[in-house]
Amino acid sequence: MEINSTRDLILDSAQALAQSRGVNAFSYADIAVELGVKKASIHYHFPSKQDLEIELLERYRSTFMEELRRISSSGSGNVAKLEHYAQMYANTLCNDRICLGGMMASDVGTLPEQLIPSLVYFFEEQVEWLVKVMDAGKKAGELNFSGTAEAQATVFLASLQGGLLMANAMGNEEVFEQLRKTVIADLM
Amino acid sequence: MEINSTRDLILDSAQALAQSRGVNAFSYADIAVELGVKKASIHYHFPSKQDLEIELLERYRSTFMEELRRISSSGSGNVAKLEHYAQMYANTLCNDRICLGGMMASDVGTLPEQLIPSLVYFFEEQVEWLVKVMDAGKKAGELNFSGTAEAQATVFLASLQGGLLMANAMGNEEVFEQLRKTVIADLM
DNA sequence: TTGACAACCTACCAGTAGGTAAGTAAGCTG
DNA sequence: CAGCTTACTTACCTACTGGTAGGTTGTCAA
Repeated sequence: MEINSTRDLILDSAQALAQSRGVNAFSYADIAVELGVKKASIHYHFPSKQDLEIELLERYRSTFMEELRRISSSGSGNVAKLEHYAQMYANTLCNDRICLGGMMASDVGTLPEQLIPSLVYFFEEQVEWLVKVMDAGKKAGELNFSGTAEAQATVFLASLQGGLLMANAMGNEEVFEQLRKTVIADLM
Repeated sequence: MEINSTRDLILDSAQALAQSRGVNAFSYADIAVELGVKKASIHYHFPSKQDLEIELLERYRSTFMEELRRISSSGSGNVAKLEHYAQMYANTLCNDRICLGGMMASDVGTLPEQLIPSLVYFFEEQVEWLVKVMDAGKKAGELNFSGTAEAQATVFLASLQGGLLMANAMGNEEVFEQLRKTVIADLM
């Protein structure tokens, strides 16, 4: 189990393609060319594209949650935690990528059924994490918002997802930077 | 030039497919089967798929703006205008569709270059319209927000786009309903 | 040393993608 | 009614899709 096993390299390549072009706009051949292996090798690791898609999301989801746990236990303030969270989204933009969750959400009509619960869970986990931070922030007097934390968390997440989409389409990262600042300022 | 010309029917069918499955997940064959014509007939009206995609967005954009002008001249209050605007997005959900602009934004990496200016313009027009309503609403004392109207308009639009994506993926329209209420309440 | 297995490969397959060439039937126009 | 145009058809093409069968190579434990 080397650190850069072909299996992981396939997932890395597929993820980059999925985040930049979309799940239905890359093929096994694309990955094969990029890694310098044959298509059949990819089928060896991931018999069907559905298998690849499912594992892609699972890995993304667990990596993402790992990072969120790291933020949670960082000891920084709740505003800083939200800023860190938003920064994670911003980081995808410089590679002309958007969030894999958001991309899969847009392609949901063509994805394998077994994948959908994972996708729903992905968004639920995000909201859940944001709710905790927002509730804590409000209690600590760092944040100030009306309505429930869940409603605000959903809006916060949707803003970032939509903001990524728009900024990427417009080829203008500044759009996302402005949105990022606004959406956090609005919670204070 | 009949009202239901084949040309328009092709655009209708393509739009439905593009909004529900994505631009890269439908083919000329899909449209041909749905309309009961042959693939070559579609190539007659739209020689290449790029032609179809470009016209699809242009039609969507102009239809959308027409509706916005109707809202503008409706004489209703600025809060009601925002509610009407958000309702337009909600309406797509019951057909398992999302905004064509949002869908194309997610597929931007695979779209013809000539289409991208139109897509950028689509978002700019939306923001521009929202800015007008928000500025007017603030002046009239109906709305209350900090920061510039442009920043708030961008967040508003991004929220709706991201909200559509999430609600559609989660198969839960209630997610969007909640978001819709929250995002407007936050502006008051 | 041998057998088993992992990780690749070559060589293929059927189906579908977007696209084209050439033909036809109907309607308009001079 | 001849000639042109519009809207469609049949029949085809090449490239590529995801996927499979079976062979080769290297490693490693018994």
